[in-house]
Amino acid sequence: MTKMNRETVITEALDLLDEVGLDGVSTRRLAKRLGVEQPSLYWYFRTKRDLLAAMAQAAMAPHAAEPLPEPGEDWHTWFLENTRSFRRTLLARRDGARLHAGSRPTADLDRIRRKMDFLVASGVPERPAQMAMLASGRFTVGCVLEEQAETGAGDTAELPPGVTEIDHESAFEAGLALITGGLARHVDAQ
Amino acid sequence: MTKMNRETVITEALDLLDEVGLDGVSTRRLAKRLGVEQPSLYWYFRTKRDLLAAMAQAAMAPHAAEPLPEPGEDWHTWFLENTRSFRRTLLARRDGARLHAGSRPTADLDRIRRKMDFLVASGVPERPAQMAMLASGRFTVGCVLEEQAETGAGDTAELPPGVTEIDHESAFEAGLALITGGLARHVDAQ
DNA sequence: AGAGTCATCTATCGGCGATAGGTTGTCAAC
DNA sequence: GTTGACAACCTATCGCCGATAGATGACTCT
Repeated sequence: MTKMNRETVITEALDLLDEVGLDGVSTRRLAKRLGVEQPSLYWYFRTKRDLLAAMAQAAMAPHAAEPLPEPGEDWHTWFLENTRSFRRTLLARRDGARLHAGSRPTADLDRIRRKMDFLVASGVPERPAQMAMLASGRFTVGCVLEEQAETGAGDTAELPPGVTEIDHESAFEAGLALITGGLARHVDAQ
Repeated sequence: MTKMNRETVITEALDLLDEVGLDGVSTRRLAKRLGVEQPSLYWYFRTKRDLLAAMAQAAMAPHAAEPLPEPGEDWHTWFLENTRSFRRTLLARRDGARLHAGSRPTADLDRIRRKMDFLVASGVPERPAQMAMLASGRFTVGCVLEEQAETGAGDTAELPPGVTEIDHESAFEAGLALITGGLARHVDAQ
């Protein structure tokens, strides 16, 4: 580790996150991993919050790198796939949802604008489209937050008889289907 | 503060939460507020996590005290009102959503069962009903998490032109309408 | 009076985020 | 080739945190 820069710190921090979880990520542990003393990190980040924000943004890279929708595409399948990509990206990192939810937006507004434009061009009214994008995002964060929540020790949570266990994947898919179904109402009504 | 018990600790802890936020709630501050030394709290709670879990459960009391749906009620309006009650309860406490999301379930399974039975009796198929309950809950947590997120210092987040600011209330209502709308599809199709 | 327990205390541990200020290496200007 | 500036670290330390160990006083039961 001869060289160190903002980027390598973030990369190593994300690897540390995967190993020890969000609560385990401390500036000291990260420094040790980088072969450096703890205060040195403050050369690159003003506060730990800033570091976490940078980590959150970097963790979102896979989703941000996804291609924007093409004009001819079916908005319905695109919307589903876009939300799934968001979920996959959150799931890719340990405590990914908490990391994401705990940091300020840093939203790429231009990308969002382009996605909105695509939906509108596909016949979805502007406001419902906007609301559905917001809703699916928040629903997804809620889902992954639950999915990644630590089950403290022996916690298999006895289910009552007659309530079948629901796996996270299908719960997400079902909820997403409800939202897109609700959105389709607006577009079917022209 | 002559007497102290688990209940008064929780009550005072929730008041402290409202004053200083979740990150500001420390066992020392809480102890000072109770006129007691910090380690004394460990007589009532094995860990701070346990304390937070008890706080989360207590904070949910208003929603848990809401009457169960009556057999004749309209499922649609009940579903909306139930989700709104959940949101209101999360919003009632500072960082209510983070507190809720950060603690293990403690769900009253009997109450959930009764709500499910009501929906099924109203003509909603079991599985969509189950999924909609889950989805609306997670969507709501996601919404309130965002709504209660601290806007660090000067953070008015410049909006791009043409994108009208969306207030939290109507974003929530619109998303909820999408979910219930999607659910209604299943019931209209008998 | 003595034993036992409840509820609280004092003292202390290791770990945390953050700050102040010193040290070293590199490189350009003179 | 010395000088000075700046970048990129360092050491030392602060005040706070959650948690544990073990002592202490009050109250009750026998």
